[in-house]
Amino acid sequence: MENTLFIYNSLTRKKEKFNPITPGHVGLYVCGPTVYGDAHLGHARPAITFDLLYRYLLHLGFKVRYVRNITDVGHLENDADEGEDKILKRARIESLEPMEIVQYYTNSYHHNMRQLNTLDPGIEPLASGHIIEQQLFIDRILKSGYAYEVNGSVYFDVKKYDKKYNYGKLSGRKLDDLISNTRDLEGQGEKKNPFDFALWKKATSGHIMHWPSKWSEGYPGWHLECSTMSTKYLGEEFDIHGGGLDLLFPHHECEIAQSTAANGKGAVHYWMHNNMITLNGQKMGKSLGNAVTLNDFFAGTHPLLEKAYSPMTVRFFILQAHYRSTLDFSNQALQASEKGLERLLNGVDDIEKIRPSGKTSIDLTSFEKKLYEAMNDDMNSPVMISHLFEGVKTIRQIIAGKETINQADLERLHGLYHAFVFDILGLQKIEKEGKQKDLSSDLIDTILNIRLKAKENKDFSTSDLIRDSLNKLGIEIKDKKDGFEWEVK
RNA sequence: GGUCGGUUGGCCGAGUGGCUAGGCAGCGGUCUGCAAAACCGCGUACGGCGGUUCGAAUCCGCCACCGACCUCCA
Repeated sequence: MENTLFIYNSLTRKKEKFNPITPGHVGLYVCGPTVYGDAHLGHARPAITFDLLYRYLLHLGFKVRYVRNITDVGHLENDADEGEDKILKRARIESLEPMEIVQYYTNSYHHNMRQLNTLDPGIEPLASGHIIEQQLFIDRILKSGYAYEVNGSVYFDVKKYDKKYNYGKLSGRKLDDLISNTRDLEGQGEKKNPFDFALWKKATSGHIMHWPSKWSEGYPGWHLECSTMSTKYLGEEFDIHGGGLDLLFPHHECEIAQSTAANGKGAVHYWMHNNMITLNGQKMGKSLGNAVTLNDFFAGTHPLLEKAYSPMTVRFFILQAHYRSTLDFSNQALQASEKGLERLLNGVDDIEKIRPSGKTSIDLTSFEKKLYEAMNDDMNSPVMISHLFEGVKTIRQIIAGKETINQADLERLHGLYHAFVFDILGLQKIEKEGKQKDLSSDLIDTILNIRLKAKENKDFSTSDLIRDSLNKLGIEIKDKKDGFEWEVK
């Protein structure tokens, strides 16, 4: 199939036809989590959004190098020279080594992401594992003249950069506006300008996570790891960079500035940003204190949750909205997704029930075209899903004999559903393992309750039949005064 | 305050100058011993006020409200 994938590029604010730098190959970089707490619903959104992209690119036949970082260097809680870093703070609260915190929450993140059936990135680099590369990157920026050293720290000279390049081209900001709007923050003394950002920061005495450098014992700046690691693994120019919309400014703006200062050009061809999950119309965020963790969702252990929601329900819920729209969380919406998902998956199962006939009365070519058109239009998963639902209706009509399909087309239909539902949307059949475990014992209880009823009615032939039948299956029944007990021998 | 975005039926959520998005819930019917499932049918929604147009929810203007970013955040 001809590739006509269009992607909305945050940089140009337009949908653009996707043309990779190297035909057939895609370099994809996505901003991963800072591992200082359990992943919440907000983390699931970019993970699933870019998993969908990854899966779709693979489906289209691209060879994709997918890189997603883990931020394990603690960054300060605010843009002041003072302040504690998040990982350090967490380590202090839990009385653990910073690296124990990092390891614990990295494992937890991986576990949650696998529950959501996201494919693992090909490379998952750690910021702490690329300190030398980050220092070399700073050297290049210093050499080009867009950074300056003060007291062992190195800062990016935004004003100087803006004179030659345009600082703010991604976020649509103008430096003049930034100057007048920058808040007064403590400890900005070292910087030439308040909007300058750190490339290397000298560690204060209480700061445990630090590394030697020619400037000072310190640690890399907040935005540097992504520029450095994307360059290392994907090159000075690569195709797609993704992340949450909240990272657009300043994080991604600074990445562009760093790359441009170091290499004379912005590294990224297509910037993609997923929108936020909202709760009662407000962004769900760790710092806002309204984030519901994924573990809470899967276990149903949060006051806001009426029940537990399976990872697939959460995944489907997210895929039913377009990634650039905000998505409002509510129990009602989750439950609608849960039922919708069941309906869709039942529909896929029902394909097996179809008996082919000699002729095909439905338009499979048009169906297939609609699916690809929706995905090619900036990954419009909700529209694609709506077509799949329409298709389920058609499947039922074939089973009911109102439409017909021949053997070859049945295989095609089967193939389309498997490709789009399982390979591209990444949905899985709902695991009923937990239910099944309890099912057999519940079944025996049910049968024995029927036997009790029969005994009450003095229908002893039925009650004996039940007892003898169960005995044959190795189940011993012990009648009690007020009921029964049973045991598997 | 600056920049950007949004406001769609009971809920969620697409879309877009004229042609049924879809899901969930609801209502009526078929089926059924009852129920469930399945199937058929139903709602005529696009924040307000103007304007452009043969025709606007869709384009333009104004207003209202909500949100995001401007500080770490997915």
